[in-house]
Amino acid sequence: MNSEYSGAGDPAKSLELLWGLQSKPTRGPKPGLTVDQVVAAAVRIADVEGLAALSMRRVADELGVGAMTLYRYVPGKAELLDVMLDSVYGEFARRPVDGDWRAKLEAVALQNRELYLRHPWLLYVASSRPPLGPGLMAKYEYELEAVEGIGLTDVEMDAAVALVNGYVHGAVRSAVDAKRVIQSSGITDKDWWLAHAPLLDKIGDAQKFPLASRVGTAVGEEFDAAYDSEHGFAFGLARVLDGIAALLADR
Amino acid sequence: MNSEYSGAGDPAKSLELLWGLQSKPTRGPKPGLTVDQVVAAAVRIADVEGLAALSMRRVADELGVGAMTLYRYVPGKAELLDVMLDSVYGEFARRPVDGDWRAKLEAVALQNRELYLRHPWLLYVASSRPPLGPGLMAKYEYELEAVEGIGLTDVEMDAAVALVNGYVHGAVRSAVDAKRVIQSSGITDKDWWLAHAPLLDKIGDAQKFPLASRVGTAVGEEFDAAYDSEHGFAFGLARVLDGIAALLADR
DNA sequence: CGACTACCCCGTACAGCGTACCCAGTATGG
DNA sequence: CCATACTGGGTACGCTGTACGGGGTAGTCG
Repeated sequence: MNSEYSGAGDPAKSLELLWGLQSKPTRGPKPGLTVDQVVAAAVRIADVEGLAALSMRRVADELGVGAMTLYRYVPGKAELLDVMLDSVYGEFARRPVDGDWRAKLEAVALQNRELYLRHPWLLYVASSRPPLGPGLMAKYEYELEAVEGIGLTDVEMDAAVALVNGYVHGAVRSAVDAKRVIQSSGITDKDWWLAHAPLLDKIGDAQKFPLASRVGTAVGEEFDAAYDSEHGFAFGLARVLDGIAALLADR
Repeated sequence: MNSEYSGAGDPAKSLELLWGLQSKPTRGPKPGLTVDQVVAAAVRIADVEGLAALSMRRVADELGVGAMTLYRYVPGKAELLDVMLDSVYGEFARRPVDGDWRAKLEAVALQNRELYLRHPWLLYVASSRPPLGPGLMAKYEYELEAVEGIGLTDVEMDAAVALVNGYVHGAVRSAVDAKRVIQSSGITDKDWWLAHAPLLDKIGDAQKFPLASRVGTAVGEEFDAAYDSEHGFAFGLARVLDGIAALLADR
């Protein structure tokens, strides 16, 4: 339930790691590990046990080495996170899409969603000025292709992609958070709402906040039904894409 | 640069705190503090020194008491965060707006932005299933008023408000992160880009990722210019509102 | 009025974190 | 052959949230 920084490390060091620019040593014992092994172990832990469980000691245990050994491969935890980020960005599908910009942006959104669902910890790390590694660059390139040549300026292209990505981030995060709270507490949204309804009633909730009560109840019931969250996701995405379409129509 | 959980505490205890339902003791010495004082001190620290500096010991120091004393007023840090959240939600302006739904939603967006800028740590705490305190309820009620009676279902009303709030959250977070990175590192976006350009060139960046290079450069230059970020914020918000307008036009 | 007891404050302690520092062991270049 | 550059990792420091328990205080009851 915790979150972390990114870009907190020394960016130059992160870049060196990302592009594999470490000068290879010739003297001394051969390293028993590689940066990739360290990053892969860290990603595995974050995937399975969550960001909160990701500690240097935990990663070291996973690899069967002492905690301090990791610092031979990575300058610190911040840089490790940077490299983890770029590593999973590299998994981004980049499926080719036949169709107009809208179909392509939809594909971008869905593939971002897949990525977040496969690595939920990404939701709690993403930050501005991310590490410009090969994974992120390839992803960004693919995303920009969706809106290239449709009449947007360069800055607008970036803004459009950021808008879609921002929406996906927020939507998936809400969904993942909700599921996580249910799993960790064993209390569904409906139970939770029902449990606190009397308390909120006593306070005079429905009188003071009629809209909030009405809409809140409706949303609670909807979500608790066998309603697939696919629908809610698509609704928001359609609004975002409609907004971009409106901009294009004005030109 | 760090982030935290919310809703991690016992929700029932948080609710009691939020609505001031603690049974008042009659016996024993009078408490030297109040929950409000504790929360206010915590908010002050988070505002000035950031979330990372917010520790129980730090709050206790601020109030001139021992660290464990806080646990007389608040069950733990998680619940303290819940109450801090609701406390600042209570500051939400709720300015009355004459005009259509669009003007009202714009006001919602701007006031949310103000709130985030006044309490940037909010950006790193917000989560699903937030504490249903008086502050949040009033804010939610105000936000829903913007889209009441314009032909949306209850669930769509919630989705529309969430869409706008999600956009603001993402946009402000990006801006705040960017500013923070510049302040903490003393490196502007342009400097950073320029410093790494040779490295990226050497890798064959521009050849492999032509769009990313072109657009990235354009965005970097734009942001570094005396370009006010107001413009970028308004652009994205306009797209979101256009998206909602398109939905209404279909009805 | 004394005794009881609920309540306040908080010192100590523990497990966990990131990581600075340092030393032992090893393989290679000169 | 040996100086040197490197790897592995033990120990330790300062930080975190908070469980536990003890000492002092004030209101209530026999």
